[in-house]
Amino acid sequence: MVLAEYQVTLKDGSVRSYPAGTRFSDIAASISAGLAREAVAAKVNGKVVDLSRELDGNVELELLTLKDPEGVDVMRHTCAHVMAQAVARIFPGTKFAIGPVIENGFYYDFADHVFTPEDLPLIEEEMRKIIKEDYPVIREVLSREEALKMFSEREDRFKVEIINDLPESETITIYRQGEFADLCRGPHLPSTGRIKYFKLMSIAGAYWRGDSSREQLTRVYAVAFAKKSDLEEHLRLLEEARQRDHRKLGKELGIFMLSKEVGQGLPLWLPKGAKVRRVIERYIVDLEESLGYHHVYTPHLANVELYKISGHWEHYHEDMYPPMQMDNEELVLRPMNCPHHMMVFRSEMHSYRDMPLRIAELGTMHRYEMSGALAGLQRVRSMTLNDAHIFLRPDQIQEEFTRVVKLIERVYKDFGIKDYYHRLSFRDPEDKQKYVQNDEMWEKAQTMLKQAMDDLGLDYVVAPGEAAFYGPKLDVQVKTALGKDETLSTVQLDFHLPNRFDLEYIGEDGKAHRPVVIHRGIVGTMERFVAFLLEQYKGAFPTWLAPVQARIATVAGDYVPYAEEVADRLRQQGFRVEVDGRSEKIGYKIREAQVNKIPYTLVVGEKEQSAGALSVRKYGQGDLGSMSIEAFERQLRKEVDSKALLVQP
RNA sequence: GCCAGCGUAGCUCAGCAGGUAGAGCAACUGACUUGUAAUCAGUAGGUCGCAGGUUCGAUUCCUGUCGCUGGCUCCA
Repeated sequence: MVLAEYQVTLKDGSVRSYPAGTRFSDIAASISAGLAREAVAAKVNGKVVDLSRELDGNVELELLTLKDPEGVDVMRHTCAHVMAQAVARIFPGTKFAIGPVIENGFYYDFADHVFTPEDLPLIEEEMRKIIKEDYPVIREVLSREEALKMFSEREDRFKVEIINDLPESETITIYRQGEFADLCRGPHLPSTGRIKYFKLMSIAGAYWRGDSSREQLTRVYAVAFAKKSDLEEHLRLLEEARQRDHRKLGKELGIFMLSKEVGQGLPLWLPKGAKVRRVIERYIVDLEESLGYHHVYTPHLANVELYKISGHWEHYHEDMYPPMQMDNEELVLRPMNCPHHMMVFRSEMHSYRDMPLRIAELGTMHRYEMSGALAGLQRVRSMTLNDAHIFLRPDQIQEEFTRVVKLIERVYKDFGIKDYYHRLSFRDPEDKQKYVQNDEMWEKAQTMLKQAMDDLGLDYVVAPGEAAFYGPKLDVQVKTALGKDETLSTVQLDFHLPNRFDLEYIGEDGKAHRPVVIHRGIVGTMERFVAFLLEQYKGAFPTWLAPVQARIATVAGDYVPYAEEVADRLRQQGFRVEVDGRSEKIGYKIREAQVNKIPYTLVVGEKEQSAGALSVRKYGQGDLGSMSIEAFERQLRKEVDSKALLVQP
């Protein structure tokens, strides 16, 4: 029998022909000895498969090595199997759930064994043995019955569930390495010996299939890289991230504190943190007022009836503190400000000419967040939102939305925030029941948001299922130091609350019409925003925000009166200045000012006093030499006005 | 809320075969009067998160509880 020949188009564009059934590993060998040695997987018509798979048609072929990110991911996946194999050896009876590749590594979820951190080195050691033993990783196709039989016998309840949930058309495969086999669609390295550098990182709980009503498994997280230097670099970055964690910096710099005496998730803003917050609040309130927002004050408590009208009581009461019965009222701590602002709107008649009407507030709210979700200032139970509700005619939505997005861009620029992305959060088309029922509204609004973003020339990702139940939204996402995604700003369309509160305005036609509401937070909550800034600036707030902008350090006690005189003069111009007149050496004072990340350290001694000057040292830049007080004032003023960022040392 | 780990002076940590605790920094006192990232000496500071239990005896072992950390879930 003559075997068919197939055409294989390689990455460089060259075409070779091979007989049907040729393994991709053989093709690699036919190209070069180096490729035969280094290839870890094959990318066939864009799909990554095992090198052991055979040619069955004309294909485009790319042979992947550990220089390719996709090749590294294959290695990570095999490494997950090796970890499972090691666990099976050390802790017999452990059950296996899933072990996918994630950014920088992989995890595997286990059950029926309680892991402790001491287990990790043992598992690593066994993994090294398995890698050294260099088992070929062999793919086997099983029938559904065979697979069910195999995993039922092993009492692997998770694998059995997975198999039962696979569609009929799915080919069921297992991968075998030595005595260990795991249900897996692959692909994998040719053998375990090809795994390079890895490290088991942590243990965590995780629900089976992400469902909190189901069994909780133990997840072991690991990282894996092709090069030792990549692993080391990754660990170094993690350490650096720990150094810029806002909880650590917040404590060191006296920004905020948390204590169980005050209550979980209830932060106290210390004097330095309060100064930063106040500058931000003034900034945003001034900016908003200049853009036609009207700031109001409303109470932190409300009659529970208000939240029954809004619908929050029905949808959100589990996240609210329970009502307090006083006199004839049931009062709750407000979890959001919207209902109060609806009432502000309703306090008088409105004409179509009044719109858009922008009601804003630095609104303090309390939410009963789950204790396990609390984290420093990033996730708290008491927070103040830079909130606003904009009441609009339907024809004004796109224009006003665009205005809000421009405001966000402006603010981010002022704070030097560059690393963020836009997420358009739409409703889940698979589960429309979760949302306010109004198909036409949803389609129109979602299209409009996209259009506005496109017109602004801004990139975005669409996230189906992330919408609020009452309307689609734009979220501005940033990453925390530890790499978690979180929402900093949000702009939400709401077609629901105006109905609940029966809001109306009188249109051009003299008839009553229902307005649309945009909810928006620009700097978000003060808590999360300052946490983010701490991490972004590594604690070195730019001069316009710094709690202490300049510290005057005297060379000796004799110069304290001069230092105080200069400090007073600067304070009268609104600068935040301290004097360090202690009888310490100047080197000591400077070190302390630098550790405290104070933008300017002003050294004064005999020379400065007699010349009416200052020796200026700047954070991250060192000694700038001597300058007159006037020259320094000009520099400071200019820097504050320009909101310039500090240079990191 | 759930799983796991942790909880020692203001801060960072040592104390890992049960015999009532120690360092550095900070604070305070004194000396030094200082020129661009730590002057020297001394003093004070802890019911070892809290509550039970085991033990002649517990910071150390056990149980519970509170808090923190990692992750999951949640996040109008």
